[in-house]
Amino acid sequence: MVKNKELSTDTENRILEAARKVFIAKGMEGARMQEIADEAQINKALLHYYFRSKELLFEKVFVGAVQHAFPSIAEFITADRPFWDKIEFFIDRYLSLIQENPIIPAFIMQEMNRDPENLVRILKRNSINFTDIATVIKQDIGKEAGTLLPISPEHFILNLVALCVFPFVAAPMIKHVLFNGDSDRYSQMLAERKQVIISFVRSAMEKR
Amino acid sequence: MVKNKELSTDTENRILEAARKVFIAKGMEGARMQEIADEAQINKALLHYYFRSKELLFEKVFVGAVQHAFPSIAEFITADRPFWDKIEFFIDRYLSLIQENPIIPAFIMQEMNRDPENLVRILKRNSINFTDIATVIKQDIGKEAGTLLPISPEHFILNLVALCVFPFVAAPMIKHVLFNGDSDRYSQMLAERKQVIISFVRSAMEKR
DNA sequence: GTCTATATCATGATAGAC
DNA sequence: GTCTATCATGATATAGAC
Repeated sequence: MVKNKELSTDTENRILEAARKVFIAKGMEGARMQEIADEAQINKALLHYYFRSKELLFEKVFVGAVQHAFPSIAEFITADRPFWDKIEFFIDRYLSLIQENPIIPAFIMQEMNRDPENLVRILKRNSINFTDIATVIKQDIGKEAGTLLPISPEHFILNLVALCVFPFVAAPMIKHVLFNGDSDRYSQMLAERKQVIISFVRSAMEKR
Repeated sequence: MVKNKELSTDTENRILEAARKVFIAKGMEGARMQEIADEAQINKALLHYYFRSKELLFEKVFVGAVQHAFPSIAEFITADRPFWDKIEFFIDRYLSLIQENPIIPAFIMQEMNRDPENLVRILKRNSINFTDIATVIKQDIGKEAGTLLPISPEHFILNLVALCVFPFVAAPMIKHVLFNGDSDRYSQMLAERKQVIISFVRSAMEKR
């Protein structure tokens, strides 16, 4: 029997928030259970009481991050609008989304490369699948073939996502190489990014 | 006095090669000194004899990886050729380079995000600086302003590198999402990538 | 230079009292 | 449910013989 349900779910949430914070900042290997416990203001042992192991706790956080990174995609594919409207909508929503949590892409990328099999396992176990999305975009591109320069749907999707995501996952290098460590100029660049990508992609794809 | 110089430099190189292999595969935190020693077919203690600590050994490997990731850039900027020749040359050389060591970008990205201050420290300590390159490209773009659509040099460089690098750093996700785990189709996509990027960027930038 | 053996420390995890 | 105390393990690093 649960003694104090309200308090315990509260504790559970505090742990999850703390874990999210620490895991996203330091990754699975870098994160310490002690630090998560401190952040949640509880004892280390409680972590194992609520979540059996570090790995299980991590999975909860990781799945949350992945799901958070792709919520607007559903809207995107189901929308019944002209092709370019959908693309611009995607770029707009997707960049806004990343900007709210700029380190999540790097987090996902880090863990994805650290243990690729585990990534696939987690995605499957949690029914996270984007193949449908790719298929829909493929169909859309097929329909628009007359007005677009020839490009395979896979390359198109790749280009789109690369242009959106890369400035965030490579942030430290970009700041140093391109802006000589000036964070303000980096931020300004990010602010311009939305319009730049839209113009760039449209121009790249339009038949002349 | 060194007893056997030839043998010891040989050992040193074996260690470096082994460390490179393990560090790049598992990252700084995931790598184990034991595994590096095994891979080099020597004892753990010898690692500390040649390189004082794990951190110093890692730095050697990391700097090597960064330098390896940007060798053709010098040729690129000093080349005295038409703008588009240089761009195409860059894309061609850069993609070939990555393809020879496909996991290096992910490695650099992982460590860059794990410890950004350390990245900057290492880059500075080893005089790795690309600001000049950015400057040269900026000048080039400025000269060609008449024939190109307006875009800031920073965004242009970012787009170029993003399109080249992203398919490699996000490889596991791409394989799963876009190709449903089919490695052959992923490889085929990479093979087409060079031409796709060249066409895409040219089309995006050309004034009509 | 290279090895074996060991020190030292930090971590994830558990036992058991309350 | 929550805590303190402790275990078990595995890691980096060092001492010291050869």
